[in-house]
Amino acid sequence: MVGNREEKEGFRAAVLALVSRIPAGEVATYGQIAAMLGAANQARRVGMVLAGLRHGLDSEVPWHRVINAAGGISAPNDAHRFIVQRSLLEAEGVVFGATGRCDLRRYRWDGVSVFS
DNA sequence: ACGATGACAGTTT
DNA sequence: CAAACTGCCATCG
Repeated sequence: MVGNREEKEGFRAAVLALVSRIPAGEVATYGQIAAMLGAANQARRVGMVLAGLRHGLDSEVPWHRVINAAGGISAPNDAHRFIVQRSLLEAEGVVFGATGRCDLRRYRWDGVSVFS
C-alpha cells in the first residue's frame, strides 16, 4: 500500500531537485515550482518544504532563488533570512528595486533545462 | 475532529 | 498602485 507519506517525501525531493536546477542570477516563484511539479495551486507546500531546510545539510539547494509571485522575499516574521536571501541574490546579480522587489520579467527562470 | 496559521497566488475593491 | 478577500493544502494546538 502506498502510504501518502511517500508522496510527501517525493514532493519534497522533487522541489529540492528542481530548485537545485535554478541557475545563478535567475529566480523562480513558489507557484512556478509547484506548477512544474504538477501542483499548480499548491505553492504553499513548496514554501513548507523550503522552510524545513537546514543550513549545512541542504547547502546544495539554492533556496534563496525561490521568491514569491510579487518578485519579493516572503519572510515577514524572519527579518534575518530576509536580509540573507536578498544579499545572496544581489551577489548573483539580481537587482531589487526600492519596493524590495526584483523584476521577474527579467530574472525569472524559464526552467527549460528541466525538460532536457 | 476543529480551528488557526503559514517562506503563496490570483482577483477584486 | 496597495490593501483586502478568497482559495489551496499541510501542519499544529
